[in-house]
Amino acid sequence: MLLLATLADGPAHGYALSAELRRRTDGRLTVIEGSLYPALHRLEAAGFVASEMETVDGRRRRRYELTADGKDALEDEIDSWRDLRSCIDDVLGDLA
Amino acid sequence: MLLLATLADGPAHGYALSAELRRRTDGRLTVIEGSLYPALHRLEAAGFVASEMETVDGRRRRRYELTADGKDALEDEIDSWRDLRSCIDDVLGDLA
DNA sequence: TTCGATGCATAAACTGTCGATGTATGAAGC
DNA sequence: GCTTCATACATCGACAGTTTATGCATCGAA
Repeated sequence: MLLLATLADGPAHGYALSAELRRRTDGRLTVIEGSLYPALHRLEAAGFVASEMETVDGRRRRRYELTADGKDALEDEIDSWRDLRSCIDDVLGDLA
Repeated sequence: MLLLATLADGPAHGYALSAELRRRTDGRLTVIEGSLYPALHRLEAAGFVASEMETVDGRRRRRYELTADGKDALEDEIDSWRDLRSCIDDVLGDLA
């Protein structure tokens, strides 16, 4: 969901997504490569993102773009997140 | 965290914890036995809960109680939850 | 007496993260 | 020229945790 949400602002490549996630969370959240790339591959296999290789300044990188299915999936995942968040806060009750 | 939080309201046994979690979330969250009992065992191994067997109406059940360490762990976990929740909401931004 | 609810437990399969490692390029500094 | 750091992708083994399924046992109700 976090990757899809970040891609919702426009296409990006893996390393940039990682940096953007770290930026948006003030460094509190880091998605390391061992999680990042497998996750992107899963998203692509599911048809939620599309990618193509490009070369910029001699460096090869894979540019990912959100698909229409990906937008739908993102909305579903955000709904799920809201539900989970409220479930957990409900359980915590006063403690929250 | 959810188990510890539920136990914060007083001792309970596994099945009752499961029912209480379902109740507090209006049935939106169900912790099935295959997750519940291993989790309780992990909490006990960590010293966050203490248990003893008891027999009520001929049925044996294991009564769990939050320990002092468990209370501390719960506070830590709630802090972590708040941080994670805000991280995710920060990433979602307008989408949230 | 059969069925559903209560109650605990564990094993196998599956999923996903983390840590480590490998490859390769460009830029900056010495 | 050489080293070092940042960029950039990729994959593997180890590890942790959930799910699915199963087993056992008791009680109350139909």
